[in-house]
Amino acid sequence: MKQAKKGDRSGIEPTKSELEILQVLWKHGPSTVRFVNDQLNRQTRAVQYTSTLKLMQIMVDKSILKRDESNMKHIYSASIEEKKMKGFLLDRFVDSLYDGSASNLMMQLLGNKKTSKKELEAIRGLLDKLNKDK
Amino acid sequence: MKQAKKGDRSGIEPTKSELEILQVLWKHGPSTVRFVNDQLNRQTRAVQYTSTLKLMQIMVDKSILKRDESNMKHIYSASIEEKKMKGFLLDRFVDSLYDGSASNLMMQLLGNKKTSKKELEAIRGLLDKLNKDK
DNA sequence: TTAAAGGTAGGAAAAATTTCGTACGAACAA
DNA sequence: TTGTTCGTACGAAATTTTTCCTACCTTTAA
Repeated sequence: MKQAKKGDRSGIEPTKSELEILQVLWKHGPSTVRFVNDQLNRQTRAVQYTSTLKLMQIMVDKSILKRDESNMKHIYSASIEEKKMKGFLLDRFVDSLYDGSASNLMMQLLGNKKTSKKELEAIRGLLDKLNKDK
Repeated sequence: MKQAKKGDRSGIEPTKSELEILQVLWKHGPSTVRFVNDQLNRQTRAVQYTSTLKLMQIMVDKSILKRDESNMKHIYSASIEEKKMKGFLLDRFVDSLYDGSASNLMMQLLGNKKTSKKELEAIRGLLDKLNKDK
């Protein structure tokens, strides 16, 4: 079992597929299954409507999503704030891969082809701004 | 199926449990199953010896690990460099969660309780050093 | 009014991951 | 020698995650 107790539905971390669905909802706001499924097929991968439906129903069950059933077309929305969830995932990522050290992660990031000069400038800007505040 | 072709064992990304094993091997170098299992039980979670064995055998099969069978006690080692693998995982993490933008990730990191002032100084130092080089 | 289109519910199967029991061989101490 | 300890191999079960089939309801166009 993954969670502490059978009934404990809190602190659930999304699976990879669940995260894909969350991304759509975070980006576009409350949506129907049809819309989410279209986005997934467009942006990510081929997937059947009922597969997406089922997954989203499961996510409601796990309290990862909320559902407005007042209309026939149910409207789903993320029940967890984007920032909060991503922060949590980032924490775990840093903890597990970089020994909890953000600067370790940075070093990896800086030695990364994908991190452009422009990105580095932006990061420097962030640090400057932060320094003024503190 | 996750990979492109049946026989394609390259570009495999480790599962969560597999990553735990990799961490031990990266940290301590080539090791026996016994040693890895002990580390996992000490540092991570309770797990049976044969479970760890099985997992590591599977990982050899997937070419994630290499195995020296010249002695009775097989010696396992990571077949992928720590930096390379972590860089890959970081890329995917940034791509999927932060739209590929390292500075987006930084913003999250900076607004994070866990990122201490000391960490921030270290990061600034890294940036300074990098600026001089370029 | 009827057929077609589009919606939900739910079960079950498929796939992927993780765990462990059992068998059996080698090393070693008594 | 003999039994205990420690190793690998292998199959299979348990769990988790993902996918899809079928049933059935509602809406809408003909």
